[in-house]
Parts: sequence; structure tokens; C-alpha cells
Amino acid sequence: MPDHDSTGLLSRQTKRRRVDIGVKRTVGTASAFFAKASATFFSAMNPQGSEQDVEYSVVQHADGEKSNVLRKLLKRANSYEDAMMPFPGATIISQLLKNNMNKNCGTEPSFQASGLSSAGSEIHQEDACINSSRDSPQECLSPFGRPTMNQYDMDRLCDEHLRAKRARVENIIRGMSHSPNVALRGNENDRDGAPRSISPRESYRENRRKQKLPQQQQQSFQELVSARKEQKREERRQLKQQLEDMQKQLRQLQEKFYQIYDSTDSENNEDGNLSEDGMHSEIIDARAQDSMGRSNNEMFDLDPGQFIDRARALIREHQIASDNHHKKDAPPKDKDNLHHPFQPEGKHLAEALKQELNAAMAQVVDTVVKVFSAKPIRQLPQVFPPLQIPQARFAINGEHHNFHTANQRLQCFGDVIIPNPLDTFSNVPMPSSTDQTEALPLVVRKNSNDQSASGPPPGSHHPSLHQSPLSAAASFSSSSFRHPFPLPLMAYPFQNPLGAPFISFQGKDSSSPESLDLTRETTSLRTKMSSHHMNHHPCSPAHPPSSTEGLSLSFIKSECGDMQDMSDISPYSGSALYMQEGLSPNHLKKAKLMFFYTRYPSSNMLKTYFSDVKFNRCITSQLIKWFSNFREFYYIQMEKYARQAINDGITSTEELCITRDCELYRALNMHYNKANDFEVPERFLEVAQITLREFFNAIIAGKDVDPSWKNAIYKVICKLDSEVPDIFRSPNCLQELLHE
DNA sequence: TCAAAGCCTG
DNA sequence: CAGGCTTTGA
Repeated sequence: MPDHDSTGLLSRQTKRRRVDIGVKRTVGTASAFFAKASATFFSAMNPQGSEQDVEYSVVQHADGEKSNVLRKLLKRANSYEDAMMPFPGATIISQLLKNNMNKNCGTEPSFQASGLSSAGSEIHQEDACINSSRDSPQECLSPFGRPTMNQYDMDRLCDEHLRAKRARVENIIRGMSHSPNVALRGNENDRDGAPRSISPRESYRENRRKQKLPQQQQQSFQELVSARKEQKREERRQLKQQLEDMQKQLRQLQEKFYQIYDSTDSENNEDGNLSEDGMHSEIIDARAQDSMGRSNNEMFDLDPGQFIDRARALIREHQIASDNHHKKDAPPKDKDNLHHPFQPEGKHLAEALKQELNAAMAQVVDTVVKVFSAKPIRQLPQVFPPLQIPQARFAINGEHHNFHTANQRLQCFGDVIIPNPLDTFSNVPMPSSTDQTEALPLVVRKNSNDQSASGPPPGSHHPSLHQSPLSAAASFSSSSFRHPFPLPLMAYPFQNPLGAPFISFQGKDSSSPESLDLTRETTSLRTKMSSHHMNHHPCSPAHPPSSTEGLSLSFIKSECGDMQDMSDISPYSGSALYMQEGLSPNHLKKAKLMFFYTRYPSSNMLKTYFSDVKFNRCITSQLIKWFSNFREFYYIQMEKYARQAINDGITSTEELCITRDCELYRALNMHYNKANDFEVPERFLEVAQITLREFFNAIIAGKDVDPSWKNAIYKVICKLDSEVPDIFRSPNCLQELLHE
């Protein structure tokens, strides 16, 4: 939507610019930036650390080590060495470590003696893996026998392992003997498994402390260590459990797979190739186990959609495997199949699988639906004022999936009770083109007409529209919301498929800047959309004009709740046929033109001149506000030019004349009659001249020292309003006016 | 108490 | 242009 004229967009851009100005980009190079970022990061992680710490962390050791594989390890090892070796406390750690290892891994031979490759316990292996494999997985895969390794490398590895352990224990100690944030840091470090360098000074201090550790503390930290081991074991157990679950699921999938395979196979191959299936399943099973083993964790983290995809991929894998198997055993006559692995058989299989998956999905959906609809409706305490919207607004293009995603997103907010989508929709008879039934504080489209053309027949349409607001709210609130955050945020999830949020509640209670920005942005967006709607007349029934904007849940701003009965604003109830629930850009334009006649229109007058607008408090206020803004601009210009005149040495009001080619007039005309397609009445020039002279005199008289000096001028000007021509009473006065 | 005006801010 | 806020007057 490239709309560069949009003031909203412009203001957003300026806002962003301001933000950008705020960020100093003093760092020229990427590396410098990285250093800075790292420094920030580390100082955040390490509040007690000195600048030196940062240096240690950021500056990489560029030793000329031969082994590329080991380089990173060595770097880490070096960091540890640098950090810890100079201090005698390290020996204590080593001692403790030895004790600990002997205690927890009874079978483990002395680590120092046997080196890394000793046939240590599983735990040991895993630890070694964790510590060393992050950057070089092959070390984990083949911990045994490194014929190319020289003694130096071995020592390095040993050191690395030992120091990693040491670091962990260090962290535990720190966690015990320090403030919580330090403990946290230790955990962070531990979880990463990546050693973090410690400033020499700090570690010196800490080592000294450790030397003085009383026996009791040593014991307790040994307990801690063993507790950690316990925890690890527990984690491992859980992981195993997960793996088993996954395997079970896979087996089920496979069963399905073979069922289908058998059926399709028996259809296509009646010559007895089935006998191989036993073997296939063995092999495939093995493969599956393997791939499960590999992908267990990722599978577990996948969300359902991804899971299905992954499952499909797996099945495809199996398919290929079995095809390959066929190829091997297939007699030469099957050459065709050899080159086209997805021949009829495969196609059938794929189709069957797809069907199966779809059926499974459908079943799941059904189940969920059943569960949802079976749930008793809970009436939760209504924290929020009744939401005055017909439920039908929530239908999106006849699909509810957006609402679901909306809920999914909503669930990100911990403290919200998600409305049950099915409850919400259960009473919705059909996707509706219900119009926005509440005042948009800003301009909205003019589509009541379109609606009656594209909407459902009057007889069949939503009873909800004729509900009292309360009942409408009640049916909505059967899935009551509890709003922990400003309402505009609630609107976010209700996006149209293009991702543009259509929001129209503009809570006065929006307190957070984000929500404010959100409203603003969507506000300008809505303005754009509304103008878009103005230009594009009828919409196809498939895309009801309000299907997206109908989502503009402008049910907030309950102070606007003095709307008339909902039935009144039904777009189909004759009298309201041309009523609009919001102000359009054309209304704004009209208001601006009216300003040439009246600076202080009463709300009653506005009602008569904007007869095509369904008035409520919001609309009235908005219109009033418009005129207030117009006046503001007007008076600012007047004051500005009055002062300018004084500065220019003008001494007599007689010299102050407003003509159609003077600067002031052009400014005003530009503001209220931008397109210059309206002939500004002469009277306006007179009034403007009077105003200018009033300002001039007041400033000359030095009245502007009084903070309310303008009030006198306002009093004068408000009496100068003239009658607005009757043509402005017509809803389509703009066409009539501008085509003259 | 409320609507409207005005001011300030973004 | 809109929102927040304060003031003002009925």
C-alpha cells in the first residue's frame, strides 16, 4: 500500500526518524560494533566484572595452533588457563572435581590418567560430548582412538575437559556464596556449556574465598553437584520417555503406512511381491528408528503443522527406501519403475497417505470441536464493560481460521482468558457482511449501500443484530475476556489474511505507548482503507466489503455507548440505509469547507449538516474536535502573520488586508481547500482580516503577556460565523459543490 | 456533572 | 488530525 501522501505514514516516519536520531551510531565498523555489543552483553551478564573481562571475552586468541579442529577448543582452554592458572585456588577445584567424579562415576578411572578416550561412564562421555562437541561434532561422534593426536593435543583436550568441569563447579560455588544474580550468571554459563572467561582479578578474589571455604560448605556444594547429577539423570529419563513416545507414534504411523501400502500393493502387484514386506518393514523400521533417534528432539519441538510435514517427509523417506529395495530385488522387467520411483504405485501410495493424513486431521479437528462444544459455558466475572458488537462481526470471509490464529496469538499473553472460538461462533448463522455498527472515531468507508446489495436477504440475517446490546454482549462474553493489557492489543490478532490489522477501537484507556502506536497506525491504515473503499464501489459477495473491516472491533470506547438501539443501525433497516457510522475523508473535506462559513458550529448544527452520519457521542466529539483543530490552525496562522506584520514594521491595521493572493490566504486555503476546487466565500476573507487585525492590535497593545489574551479574540470571532449554505446539508454536497 | 474549548504533544 | 489534559460555563 504505497501511500506516500498519507500523513499518518509521514508522522510514523518522522517518529521513526526521531527514534533513529536517538540512537547514536558512533561505531563505524562491524567489528567495533560487535565489540561494543559484546561489551554491553558481558557487562550486563557480569555486573561485577571490569572492563578487562570484556577484553578477555572479546579478544580472540590467535595462537598458531596446527589443528583446525581443536582451535576453538584451544581458545577456550587458553581462556581458562589465563583466567585460572595463576591462582592457587584452582588446585582445590581440581581436588574437589576428582572427588566428585570418583564419587558420581564410580567406574570412571582417573580422568587425568586415562585421558579423554578412556572407557568412561555414559555420563562422562556425554559430558565430554557436551563440552567439546559444540563446534566440532566429530569429536563427539568418535571419542575413541585419535591416532593423529599427539600428546600435546591430548593434554589440551584433557585440560579442556577438566577446565570445563572446573568452571562448572566454580559457578556452583559462586552461586552458593554470592548474590542471586551472580548465581544466575553461573547457571547461564553452565547451561551453555560454553566456558566464559573470568577476569583474573575476580577469579583471584574468588579463589581466595574458596580457599577459606569451611568444610560444611564443601559438603553442601558436593551435595549440590550430586543433585545436579540427579537432575541430569531425571532429564535423561524424561528424554527417553519422550523418545519412546515418539517411537510409539512413529510405529503407529508406520502401521498405517503399511496398511495402505499393503492394500495398494496388493491391488497393483498380485504376483506375490508382498512377501518382501516383512523384510521391508525390518529395514524401514530400523531406518525409522535411526531417523527417529536423530530427529527425536526436533520432532518434539515441532508444532503440529510442522510435525505433519516432517511425518510426510519421513514417509517419503520410507517410500524411497522401499522403492530402492524393490529396485534391488526387482526383476529386469520392472525397469520402468526403476527410473520412475513414483509410478502408479507410488502415486497411489501418496494419494492414500494424503487421504489418511487428511482424515486424521479431520478427526482431530472433529474431536477438538466436540470437546470444545461439549464444554459447559463458563460465565466468568465480567471485568470488562459489555462489548457491544454483534457476534457476526467475527466471521471472516466465511472462515474462522483467522480467529483461531488470533486465539493462538492471544495465548501468548499469559493473563488472558481466550474466548472459545466455537462458542463465539456457534451462534453465527453465516459469514456476514455486517457493517461496522459503531462509530469509528476516525473516518470510515461509506458502504451501507453496497451492503444492502451484497448482503444476505433481510429475512435471514442475523438475529444478533437485533439483540439488545446486552444480549449481544452476553453471547460474546460467554467466552468472556479478561483484559490484562490495553484493549488495542486485543485487536491485533484480528487481522485480515493480508496481515493488515483492522482495528477500530481506540480505547481512551490505552495506556501503553505500544497500544497507542498501534491504534494510531491502524487508524491511519483505516483511513487509507476507507478511502480505498470509497473509490471501489461494489464488492463481490464472496468478499463482502466489511468482511475484514467488520472485524474492526470498535466495541470499545464504552463512553460511546450511547448509540441507539442496535436495530437502528442495522444497515437493512430502511431509514438507516444511508446512515454511516463513521466519518469519511469526504466528511472531513466537507467540514473544512464549512469552516469557511462557520468557525464555531454547534453540535446541533453539525448534526443537521452531516445528516448522513449516524451521530453518537464519538462522532459528535470528533466533528467538534475537527473544528477545534481547524480553529487552532487558523488562529496560529493569524498570530503568526500578525507578528510577522509587526516585525515588518506595519503600524496600522489599515495596512493589514487579506486578499486572495496574500500569503496568509494561501496558507489557509491550502489547509482547508487543498485541491483549491472550492471557491472561498468573500466573507471568509473579511473574517480572516478581522481576526488578523484583532491579533495585531492585541499584540501591539502588549496583551499577549496575559496567558488568556486570545480569549477576547475568540469571543469576537465566534460572533462572525455566517450561515452555511444549504447545499452543505446534502450528503453528496461535495460532488454538487465541486462539479459546479 | 458534562460538553465544549483550548492547549500541548506526537 | 487525534489524544490527553485542564479549564470553563451551563
